[in-house]
Amino acid sequence: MPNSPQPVSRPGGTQTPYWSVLRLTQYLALVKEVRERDAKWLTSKDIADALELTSATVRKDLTHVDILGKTHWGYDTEELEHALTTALGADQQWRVVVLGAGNLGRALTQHEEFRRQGYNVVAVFDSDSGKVGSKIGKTPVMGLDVLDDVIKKEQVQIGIIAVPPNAAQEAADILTRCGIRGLLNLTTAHIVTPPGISVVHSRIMSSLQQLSHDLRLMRPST
Amino acid sequence: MPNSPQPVSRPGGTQTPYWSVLRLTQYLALVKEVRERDAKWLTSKDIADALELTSATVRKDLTHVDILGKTHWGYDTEELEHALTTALGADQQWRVVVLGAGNLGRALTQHEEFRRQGYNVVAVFDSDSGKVGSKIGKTPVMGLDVLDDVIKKEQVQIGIIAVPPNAAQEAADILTRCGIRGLLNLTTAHIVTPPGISVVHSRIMSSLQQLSHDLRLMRPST
DNA sequence: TAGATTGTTAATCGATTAACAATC
DNA sequence: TAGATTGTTAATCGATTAACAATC
Repeated sequence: MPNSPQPVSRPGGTQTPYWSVLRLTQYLALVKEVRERDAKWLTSKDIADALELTSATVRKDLTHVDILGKTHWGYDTEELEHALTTALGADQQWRVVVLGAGNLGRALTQHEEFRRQGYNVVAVFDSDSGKVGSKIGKTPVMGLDVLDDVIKKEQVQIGIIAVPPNAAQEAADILTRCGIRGLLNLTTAHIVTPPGISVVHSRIMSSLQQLSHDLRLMRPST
Repeated sequence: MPNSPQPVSRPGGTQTPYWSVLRLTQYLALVKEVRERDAKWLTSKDIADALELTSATVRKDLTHVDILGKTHWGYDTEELEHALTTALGADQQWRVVVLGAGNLGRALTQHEEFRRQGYNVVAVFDSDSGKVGSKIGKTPVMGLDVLDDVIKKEQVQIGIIAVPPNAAQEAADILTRCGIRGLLNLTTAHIVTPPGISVVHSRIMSSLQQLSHDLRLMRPST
């Protein structure tokens, strides 16, 4: 669910299935949480019960991660957190640009959680010259004319697309031309990219529509 | 993917598979877009090509929707938009509350797209009494003590969870106690609900981690 | 030790896709 | 008409789960 969760185009080499990667992110959130409560061990069944999965699914997913469980004990939570963090690339700092200084773009730019986890928004870009030059928190809003420079100079690896839907494909084109190979699409639009570019879709509007679809099927009062 | 897309617990009666519903939302976004360009017909192949699917998948998905295609022509775009809108419950107004007046909660509350599509945030709730009484745009921030009243009085159907992860489950519990049966979870935490409650997860942090997972696997310069 | 848990194989399940008769 | 496209069935594919030997 991706909202996404969601469908992703991943470059050829990838072994770990899409669903497994999605669940690894949940395992990481869980292990962080239980470690705050000083839990030292976590079995595949513990994880499965917490996330409404089967223990077989958890164990299979963890074969994609550099961790070995211990009979009778399960997984050492410290090791597990480290292994998951590494597998997800969350053990390094990432530099991110946001395209679109609307409400969503501004919110993500200021979202503390991102920075805490190592995803640093270095700049926001907008085509509205009235916004260019201003700041969102400490992050500058810039014009698209300097996008290429900033990406190259700051070695930005990830682009977040938070523009209106009809501008999404163009935003993706610009970013890929600048050498970005990881895109997070927050718009309802589908975007197409050349091979070797990873795109993850996270569409909140789509999620709301999924919800209203489900609600519609429910009996009015049951 | 969804964020993702993502895994959902749906009440028993539902026929349409999760992935199909997710794709229906994409079809709707697409048909709206092409209708702006005055396209009158859309074949399953047109849709498939635009969204990187096969035409068989599209036709099968559309069997869940009240629409009939026409040999040689495909689907009437006006009818298709109407049928998809109805299937997704997007033909009515929905009332929504947001829990958590942080950056994300504030952004969603102001997100014009939501209101345009019929999802109306009637109030934001926060446990921080410093925020209670203020407004986000035109939407009031209220204390959790009046949540139940507001939900009942305004007949709110959907709750958006935008609190810190460690408060997510509690937020879900409160909302379900108030009679809400559709939850959109924006936190990294997993939340568990009783049967008959529909939960959709849209986890942007998770999507970023999926991206960094993929990027990690790429050759540094290829 | 006995019993619990792992890692992995094989079986099951469900979703995607190919194929095609019916249609216009 | 010929050919393109639908709706649907059957085949394929891939992901989940059950089962179990190995382990401690």
